[in-house]
Amino acid sequence: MHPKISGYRMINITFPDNRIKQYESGTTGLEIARSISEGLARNVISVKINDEVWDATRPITFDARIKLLTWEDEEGKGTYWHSSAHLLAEAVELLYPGVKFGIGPHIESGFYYDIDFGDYTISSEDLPKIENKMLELAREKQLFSRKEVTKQEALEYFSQKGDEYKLELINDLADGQITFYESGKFTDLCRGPHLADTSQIKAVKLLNIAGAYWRGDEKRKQLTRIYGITFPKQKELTDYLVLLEEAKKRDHRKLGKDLELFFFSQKVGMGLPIWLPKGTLLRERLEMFLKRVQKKAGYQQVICPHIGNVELYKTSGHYQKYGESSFHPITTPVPGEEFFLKPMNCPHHCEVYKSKPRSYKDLPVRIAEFGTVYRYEQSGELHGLTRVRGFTQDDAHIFCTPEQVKDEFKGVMDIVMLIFKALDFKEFITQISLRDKNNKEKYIGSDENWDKAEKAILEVAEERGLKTVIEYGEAAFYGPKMDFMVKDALGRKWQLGTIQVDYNLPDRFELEYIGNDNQKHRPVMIHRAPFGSMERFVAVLLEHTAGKFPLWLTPDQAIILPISEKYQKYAEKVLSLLNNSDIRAQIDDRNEKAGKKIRDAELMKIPYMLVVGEKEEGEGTVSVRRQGQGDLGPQKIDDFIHFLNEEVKKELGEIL
RNA sequence: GCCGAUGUAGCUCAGCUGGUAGAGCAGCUGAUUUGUAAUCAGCUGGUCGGCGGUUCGAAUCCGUCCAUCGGCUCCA
Repeated sequence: MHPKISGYRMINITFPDNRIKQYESGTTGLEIARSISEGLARNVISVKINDEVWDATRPITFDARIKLLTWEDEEGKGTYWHSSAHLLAEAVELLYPGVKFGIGPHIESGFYYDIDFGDYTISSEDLPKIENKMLELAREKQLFSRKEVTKQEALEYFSQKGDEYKLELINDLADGQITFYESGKFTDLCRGPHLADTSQIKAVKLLNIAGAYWRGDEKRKQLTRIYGITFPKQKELTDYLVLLEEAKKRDHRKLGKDLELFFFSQKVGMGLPIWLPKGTLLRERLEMFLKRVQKKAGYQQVICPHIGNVELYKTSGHYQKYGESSFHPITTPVPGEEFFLKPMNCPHHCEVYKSKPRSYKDLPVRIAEFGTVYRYEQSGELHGLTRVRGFTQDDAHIFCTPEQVKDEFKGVMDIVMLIFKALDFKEFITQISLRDKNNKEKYIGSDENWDKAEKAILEVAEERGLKTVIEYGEAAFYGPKMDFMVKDALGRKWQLGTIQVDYNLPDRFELEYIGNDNQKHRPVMIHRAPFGSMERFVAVLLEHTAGKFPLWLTPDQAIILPISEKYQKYAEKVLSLLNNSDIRAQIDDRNEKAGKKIRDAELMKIPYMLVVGEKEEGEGTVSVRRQGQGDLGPQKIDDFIHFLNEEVKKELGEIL
């Protein structure tokens, strides 16, 4: 630290451990880091001043709390990757003069930049060239320098450059809060912060190239988005790429094929999954599990047809909103008669509710169905089992009094949590989706009802102490909702469970119950699907478990491996004993050596392999091998049955 | 739907700048009767995604359509 010179104002800097140190006004975060240690100064990326992230080189002129951010901090990584996006832009501008730039933010892993390449055509083959340029520029140790500019200056700069995207962004900003960042020959409109210089960027990988609409609006021009990631060490990049490869091995589309769970047929149609025998076994067990839970919770199962008359959807309001962009209606020999493949189960369930008069004493009425629905998703949207055109919702609709809404909502949340626990989903995001308050015409139903519904959800989340993310404008058109999202192997977020409060459909269907005042009242409806859909749930479950399902769920719990044909009879005896005890097993009776059978069973991820040969037949035992763990030694058949049933109980014991 | 890439046997993949298709696994047949992650041999199997075009000649070049993959947009 500089010696104190009279006339310099001192400022108090508070560190995360609440220690306070004095520095001269105008000291930078980097200098503060250096005052602690040279090593820290080398690693500091940016600094958090109070609640704002700053450049490490920006002078601090007031008392503040400080946190020095490094690669270990999420915000530090953010700064690092955002600076990398600038480096990408600079490289691109040098290689392709005259290109125009959209935005270039950091993301969870890495960064991207949206670029209008004009007349250049760019493909993934061009990426290595850009990577090399980036590395070359990084080594030049270019300083990132921050400059405050007036709106006028900003507009002039980008008018001259001819970048209409930046001009549009600047026009949305207020004068007095516009900053430019300059690195090398590249100047960008940017709030910052940035690295001190580019030399900290040591390893660069541009991952892929994609189209992205300017400002996310499909009516506007599509820019070219380049995704990339950078690291301070080459080793970290290598590790990251290995991790990506590993993640791909968990892809549910690959595992679904390998484990013979499901497949798609071009002849049947895109986005229409076909469940194979093993996948069906798995799915049926999931359904049985939820049916048991729901029976306990007072649900009643129903079964409805797969099509519904157009009048049903006119009543529900879905026809007006989705009629055109959906599967087209099914016509009949009767002129004017139209049916729709059902895109959701709620209208049918409203009719179930209406099938007889309801008393307040009957409520809540909980109507459940594993309902298969069909939606015409855009072709580019389809993705394995996670986004399909035909799928089965573990749907239910709860009809209750307004007073019961909160309790019912809580009851549903308990079921979701139970499922997540049974299947070991520890990391999930709970999102509350509310209305976009500035764009209310997107939604149907009264303001008053919306406010009531939104309030109920927020209160329940609060009472349950659930950590939530609130998203405005993400609500369904008929009501607010709470969704549970889980990430797949590659970090993409998928919505699984959903709970939606709906004050609108009961109105449209004129649903009623007789209250204790002998008057007619309108029930409230709660839509809910704890799995979301069987397809998506199984997809995410596959990626979480890498195909090693819990014992209670897995299609085959055991496989019997006779050493040779001589022991076929004995194998069959073992199988029938297992089957009698409700253990799902099969025999590998191929003319193969034991090693081969074991290898194949390991690859099919069957939890228990039971080797039987001369010794086992003589002693009435099986030699047990656990998938992924190896030989556990011989056990009496009855002991193994008992052991396996106990294992299943351990998994489900507390839950059921 | 949009941008970009890909499409060879059931699966995983090879096939240089155009000369008429190949491996491993799987399957079938036979031999072997096997002890904790691949027994050996033989055989079958492909209008090289579909359709057009250029060419003496196309898996290879061009166009178009379809499907898949990575994103964008969308997701009742």
